[in-house]
Amino acid sequence: MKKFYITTAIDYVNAEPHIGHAYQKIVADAISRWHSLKGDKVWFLTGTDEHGQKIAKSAKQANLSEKAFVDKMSKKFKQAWDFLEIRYSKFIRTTDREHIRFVQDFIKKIRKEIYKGTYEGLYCEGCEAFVTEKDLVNGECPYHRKKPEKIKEECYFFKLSKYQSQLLKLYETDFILPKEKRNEIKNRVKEGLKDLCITRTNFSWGVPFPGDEGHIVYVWFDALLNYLSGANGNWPADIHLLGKDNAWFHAVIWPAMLLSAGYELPKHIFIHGFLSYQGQKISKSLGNCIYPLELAKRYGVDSVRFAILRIPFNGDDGDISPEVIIERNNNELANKLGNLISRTTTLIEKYGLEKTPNILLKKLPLKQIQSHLDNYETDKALEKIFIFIDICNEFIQSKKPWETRDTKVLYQLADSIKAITILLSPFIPETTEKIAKHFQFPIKLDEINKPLKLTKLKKSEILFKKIDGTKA
RNA sequence: GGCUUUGUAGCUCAGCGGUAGAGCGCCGCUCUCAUGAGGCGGAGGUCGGGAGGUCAGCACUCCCCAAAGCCA
Repeated sequence: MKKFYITTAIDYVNAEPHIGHAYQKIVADAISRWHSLKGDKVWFLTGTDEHGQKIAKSAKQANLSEKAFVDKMSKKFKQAWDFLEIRYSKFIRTTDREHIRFVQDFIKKIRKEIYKGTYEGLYCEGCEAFVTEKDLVNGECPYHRKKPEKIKEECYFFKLSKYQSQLLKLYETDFILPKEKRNEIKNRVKEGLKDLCITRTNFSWGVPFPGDEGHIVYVWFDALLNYLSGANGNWPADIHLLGKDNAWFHAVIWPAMLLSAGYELPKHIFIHGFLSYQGQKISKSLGNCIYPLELAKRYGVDSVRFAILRIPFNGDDGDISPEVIIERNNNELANKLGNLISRTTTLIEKYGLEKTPNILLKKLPLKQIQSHLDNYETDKALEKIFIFIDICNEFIQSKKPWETRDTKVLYQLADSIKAITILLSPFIPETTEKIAKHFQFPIKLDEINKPLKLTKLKKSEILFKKIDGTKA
């Protein structure tokens, strides 16, 4: 059995989960479900990143202890993902005891490549990262509209610089996806790498540095290790999904850490764009967050998932809006798929069905769809599936089974609906489960090639309600 | 200033050497098994601009313009 280990970014819990967080989780979930469908042994890791100065401050503002604050926030993320049917294998928290111990053990392991020094520079709390003068606009961090702090302190450095040539070699492979992103990283690494300061001393909410407990491990160093500490024996990861703001940490620092400790490298990292909402950037600091729970409650989990998975998943930014969700829901889920099932089941209830070779199914480009899914192209896979749904609607239209009462035609439609349902199950798990139950087939990939065993069928309930866009 | 990416129908995007494609929207026709769904047909683009090589370019080369990102 092939294994497939996929991770998402773990989200920083100093604000509520917004639709941008959900974007990546939904894609990860669909990919993960696809691999399960294929029969792979899947390990899907997601979770929350809970240490650092910013969290400590947010906790203080909320008048809570750090622990109480992160417990509360982490729960919100978990609940949101549960509601969205994100079927993760493990939800990791960087405050988990096992994770903390892992981080400390990891540091001990690479201790020979860590040395004590002095750091002098600017630190942006918003980024939880050191910045240079050149990053600033009017003396402020352009992302957080804040003046970075001047810092001069003793800290521990990781010998990142040592890994330059190994990293450059790595970038010649398809480690970084999509490939358009490779040059950016490559050029930056070519310019030289500085050793990385991996501890801080001006706050205490984090993992104590083993052997010098006054130092706290840098949040990023801590957070990246979740992929290992939560791997449950599945390392190396097949794919890390991450937003473009995290590219540097995953493309440079993370593999260097792994090389240092002698671990295998992940097979790929996939850098995706941001999801905007109605053309507007979503940002905690701009206060225009769209909460996935609200969207899903309003429009339905499957409809939201579907609309998001219809967005091209590549390095570019995507956009979502109620209009897009409604359009996709009404046009594709309700009018095309829902209606096809509705008209087919009604006819079968009336006239029955008779087993026959499914010629219609030959028009389903299964190989192409599989290859799209293997390459994280959820949008293209969906497009191909929906072209086939159109073909089914054309088929029923031209064969006119309501006149001919041709039960073989009806069988082919039912059997094709089985294939469609199985292929759509990673995308819209809730509804496909209902369909499978109604038609009585198991959701497994190889069922596509097994003829549907069914002799009678009742009219199906309405699977996708239309959403009135004028009220949205 | 350097590097990368993007610019194709109203919108979202596909095509990437042989004289423009899809979905949605819009207009018309049609059916009734079906969620006023479906089916058929139509209007709509000098493929950001210019130049160059090619028998032939939206696709290749160069320059310019615009947008996004990375770096200095």
